[in-house]
Amino acid sequence: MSLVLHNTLSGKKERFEPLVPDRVTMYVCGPTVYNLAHIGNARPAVVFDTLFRLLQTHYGEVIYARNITDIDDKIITACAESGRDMGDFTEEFTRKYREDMGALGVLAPTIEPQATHHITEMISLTETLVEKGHAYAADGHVLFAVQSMADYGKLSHRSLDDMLAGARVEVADYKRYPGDFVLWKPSSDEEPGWDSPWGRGRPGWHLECSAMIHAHLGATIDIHGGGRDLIFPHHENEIAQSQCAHGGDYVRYWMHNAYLDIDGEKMSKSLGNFRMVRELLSQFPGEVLRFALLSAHYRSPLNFSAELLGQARASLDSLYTALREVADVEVDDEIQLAEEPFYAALNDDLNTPQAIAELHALAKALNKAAPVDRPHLKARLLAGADLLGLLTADPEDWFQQTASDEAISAEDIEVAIAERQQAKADRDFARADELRDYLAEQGVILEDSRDGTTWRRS
RNA sequence: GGCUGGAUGGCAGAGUGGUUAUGCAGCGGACUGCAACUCCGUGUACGCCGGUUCGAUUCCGACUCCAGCCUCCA
Repeated sequence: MSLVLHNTLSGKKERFEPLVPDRVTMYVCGPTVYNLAHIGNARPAVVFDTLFRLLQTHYGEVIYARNITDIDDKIITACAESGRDMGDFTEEFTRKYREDMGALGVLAPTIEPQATHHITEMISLTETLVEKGHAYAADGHVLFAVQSMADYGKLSHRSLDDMLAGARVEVADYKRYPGDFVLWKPSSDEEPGWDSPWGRGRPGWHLECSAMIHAHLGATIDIHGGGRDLIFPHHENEIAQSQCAHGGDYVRYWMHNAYLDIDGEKMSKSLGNFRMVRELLSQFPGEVLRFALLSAHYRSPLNFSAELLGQARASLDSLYTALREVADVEVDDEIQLAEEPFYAALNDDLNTPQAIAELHALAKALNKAAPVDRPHLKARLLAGADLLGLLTADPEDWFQQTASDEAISAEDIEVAIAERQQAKADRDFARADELRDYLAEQGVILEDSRDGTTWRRS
């Protein structure tokens, strides 16, 4: 089955073919480590993690790089406010980012290059651009001359004239042309910096990704992903740097995820509605957050709300219920991915909502299945869920987990259930109902079956 | 102003030139000591106005509204 991906460059879905057979290179813009990750940061991580999983079913070798930007003016500012050592500061947020993404079921990328480990490559890339006449030094800065590149703007589908028409920022006087952007900038004595041919300074943001991609993945990579907002200027400028320095195509497929809103509004500082992953994880299992993020197509805006999370949890509950009923069934591993509807959905530009719908169809089939059909249906459901990074928990654990410290303990629940069993045996249904109601108040739902009573937290 | 992309049932959210998306919520029923789970049934949604067509939510055009980007924000 062939994979189709939407390419921002053409604005269309295209059949994906890697440059080198059976080997894929993918790079996604990772975090700038000056703060905790918010749920918007998590969207590209989860989306491209899902793509990573899908690519691995197609190709023998998938090299996925996601960078850590650990030198940046936002970091310098935030770190100065905290009065901490910058290395400690960025290391802490790097670690927390990895923890948070891990809780969302995001696999570790193949490579996680850090910007500060690639300063040498950034300087040499800048030198190459100066030598080739695409960049110039001015006033301690080195700037990329966008007019030196014929097709600058091809990713964002803009001409230089279009960009200048809307310019609303004052142009620094060291720029030859208003659209030129910084490759290297000077650092004051208090600011972190590295020695370079243009004096002590630090890299511009766009330069980092170009240099790290070239260092780890080569001059041309297959897929480059990130949020929509990065199309311009970040990715446009990466193209300019890399293409002018190394020639050829920089990236063959550009992919961009849409933003998410919070309760129908843009997530912004002024509204104070930033939702941190870490805070959400204290209230919801990571899988619920992941499910919510995948419940919309990655190129569509997603409205993130309490209601969405409630629906995500309820949907996951229904899938886990189906699995719990077949907990003892051995899976039959003979899966033909190519024939699976969920696989077709994912191969169509990562249509995760459709894939989730197919999971529900499998769960329903499993609920109704004759015993002889269960091993295969269970295997199919798990295979689909695995591609989405879902249904990773033991079903029984899933229903018994709780994030709250005050919640009734599993031991106490078992005691109450045992007492209720006795009451039922004595046909004292009033007492049995009393115990059911008591547990319900504690957020525990009982489910009687032939094999006894199971429970779950609501 | 320029460039993108959107507008689908109570909510979330796929998709399609004429047949059920799916999930959550709701309603009716079966099952159950009562429940829960599950199963069965149930909702004539596709922004507005034109056009093409035997037929458009689905193609074309205008309009209205919304979002993102326009120099470092996922």
